[in-house]
Amino acid sequence: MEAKQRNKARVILHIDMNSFYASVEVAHNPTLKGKPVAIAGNAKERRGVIVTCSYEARAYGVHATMPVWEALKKCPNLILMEPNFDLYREASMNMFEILRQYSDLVEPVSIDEGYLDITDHYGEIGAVEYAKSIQKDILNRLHLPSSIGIAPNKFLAKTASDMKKPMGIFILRKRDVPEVLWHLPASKMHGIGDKTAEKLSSVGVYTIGDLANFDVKILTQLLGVNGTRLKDHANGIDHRVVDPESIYDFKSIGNSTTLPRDITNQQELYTILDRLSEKVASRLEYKELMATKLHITIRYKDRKTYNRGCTLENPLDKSKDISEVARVLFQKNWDGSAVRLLGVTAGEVIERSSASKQLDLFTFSNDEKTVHLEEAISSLKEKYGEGILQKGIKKEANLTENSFSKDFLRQKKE
DNA sequence: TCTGGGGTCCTAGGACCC
DNA sequence: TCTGGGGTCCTAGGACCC
Repeated sequence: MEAKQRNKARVILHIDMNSFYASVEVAHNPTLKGKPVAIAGNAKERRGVIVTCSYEARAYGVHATMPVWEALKKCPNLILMEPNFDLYREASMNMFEILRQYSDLVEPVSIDEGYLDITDHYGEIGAVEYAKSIQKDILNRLHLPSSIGIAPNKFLAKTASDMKKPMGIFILRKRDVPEVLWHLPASKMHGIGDKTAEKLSSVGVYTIGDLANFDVKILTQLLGVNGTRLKDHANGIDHRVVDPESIYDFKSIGNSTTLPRDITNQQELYTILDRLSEKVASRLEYKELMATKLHITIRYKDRKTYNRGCTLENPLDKSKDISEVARVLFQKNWDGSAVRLLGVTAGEVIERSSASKQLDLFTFSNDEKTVHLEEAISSLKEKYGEGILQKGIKKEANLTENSFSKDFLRQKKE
């Protein structure tokens, strides 16, 4: 272990696209270049907020999450655009395609940022030159600016990419952490939001340096497992690997919308739930997934927000089925007052191929079920071995709810 | 003018089983 | 006899990020 670490320290890059949506719009329409551009959801409606904006707009004091009316007050000649996600997704795919030419270990984090492990790739020219050529390549081929952080781990790389924007490259070594990070307020650290910063200041931790040197027991009492993690990060320690597969494990798919006005009419609300369910269903369909849980979100006029959900008997992906469950959940939980936002989320999604296996088991008669179960079980045994059978079954065919299958398994075990 | 929409991870408490 | 402890699943909700 020790020898291995001495051999070669990891070199991780974090690539962060600068004001991505706005930059893509400018790349797509060069006449926008040099102008204050902002992307706003519901740009024309009363609750529109700025999603992102160009650096020219930022110069006027416009920033993300600012209400549109306020942005227009600060910058009357602001060019407002509705988001064009198809365009952004395409640019994102092209960007990650370029990254993959520089390393096979690419982990997309969101539409506009990702990690690269270049340990085995930068070779003779060195990590910095390697990063520079990536940055140039993206700019030349896609006309999109980016910032890159270079570090021995993900946390430091992410922190570094934030240090120089736009078109920056910043190296953050572990040994630089005390000098570069420790004087900063703890709230500047990735992973520390308002609530955590408040908790930390209640025990006298104000800077990243305070955190780095604070008693880990007290931190754990205060923040749970996150306490150790944050303290490690403050000391420049982070062992997470760059995982190219992580984008494939989807956990949930949801759709929500703030209503153009507060609505109390049940029929209208149902119509909106149906529309949201349709969108969720079509995204499930596209990704060949099915939901095993369903949640709805209700936000009232006073902004109080409730999530209510249930575990589904059988996985669902059809719009009609989803909206049926959504309506039931809504009816069970709505207090009858004016609603500001509605959401529908498919949770614990599984691949359709494994879901159909499961459905098959339940649609046959009992005799046939036995045969199918036996088939399923023998293939699972092959895959997982005898000892892990029960777990394997759960994971693969999700049979836990069915007492018949439990009894069956018990018999099988004897 | 009043504050979007898409996610992930963690925790806590109750139900249930052995 | 009058009460333990461990484990898992489920739901709700908080915190955080982009």
